[in-house]
Amino acid sequence: MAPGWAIGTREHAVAILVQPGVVTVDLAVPLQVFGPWPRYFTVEQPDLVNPYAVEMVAAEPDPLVGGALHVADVQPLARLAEAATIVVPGLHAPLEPVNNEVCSALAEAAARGARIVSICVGAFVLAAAGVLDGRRATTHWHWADELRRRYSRVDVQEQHLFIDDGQVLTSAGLLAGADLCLHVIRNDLGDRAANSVARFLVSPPHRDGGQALFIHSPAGSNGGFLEDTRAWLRQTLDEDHSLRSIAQHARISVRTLSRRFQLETGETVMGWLVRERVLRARELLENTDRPVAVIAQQSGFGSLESLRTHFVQNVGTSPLAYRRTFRPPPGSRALPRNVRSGARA
DNA sequence: ACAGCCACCCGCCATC
DNA sequence: TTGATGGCGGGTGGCT
Repeated sequence: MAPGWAIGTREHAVAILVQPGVVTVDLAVPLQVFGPWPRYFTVEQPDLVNPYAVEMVAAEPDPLVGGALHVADVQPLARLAEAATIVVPGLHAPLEPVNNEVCSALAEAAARGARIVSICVGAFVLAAAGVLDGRRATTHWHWADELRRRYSRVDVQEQHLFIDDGQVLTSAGLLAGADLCLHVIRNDLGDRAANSVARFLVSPPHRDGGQALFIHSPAGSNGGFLEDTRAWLRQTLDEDHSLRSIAQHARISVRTLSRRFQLETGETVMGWLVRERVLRARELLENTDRPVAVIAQQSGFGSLESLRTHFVQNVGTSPLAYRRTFRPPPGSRALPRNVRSGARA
């Protein structure tokens, strides 16, 4: 069965939860990304219709955002029950007790299968509602230890920019929320749509390295000691790579490679490589008509089976199903088929 | 679907 | 003394 948040209808209801003391950028980012798209937003796919219908939802009628902003036109909390996706921005005082009504509404939404997305310290709200119990989650690095201390049932992994745990997605500090929102669009609407939106946000479609970069590196540092090695790997994704050959390229031992790679990216070497290969396969599936077997080879997977396995793990669907969704036949409009027809993905 | 093999990951420890 | 490096080996998971 398709998950409850699958893009299945023209209108995919997104509710953004506004609470007193909400962090303005955490609120602004999802409003900009999911809200009405200016015509130039999707210049590469002019026929792509924004399937998201966004509204702000609050427990209080007129929640104050901060000293300078005041949010109007908010809907009552009960609207969360209608939302396919709920976005929870962070609050300036994340350790304050969370409104009980908000907790109950979020718990109910999670139970009925709504997709729930938190930005920055919005993870504290999800944790208070029990939504993160038994799940992997991230939050702003400054608050990660506190989240871990308060909610022992949450597997806090602050080295990541965002974590997609299926139904529940969490992002690291502030602007990492943009990375997560773009990731959601990529999953819902495909690579081209996400890249198109990213280009007009003047944001990289995919930032390399996790929050680890910002925790461990001094401000202004580059992408790390192994940046050249990662660039080389990206250029040679279709070739065979082993830890030994990569370590030789970086002129360090295998052990040091593993350690430094983890430190710089928050990922294991081969985990990173597989993710990059899946990204390449997605691009090729969307933008070419090459057979999947050829794409498997060109993205560096040893076999069709290997591509399939990793593709399903990373994207949640098979390569062929992905192509059917995001590469409509020539002559048809560029809107993903499942969005047009109302069929569940 | 299953089994054997092997590469990878990571904790531990010695060395520089 | 501290931090970075690299070797070793057990456990695990992916590939064939």
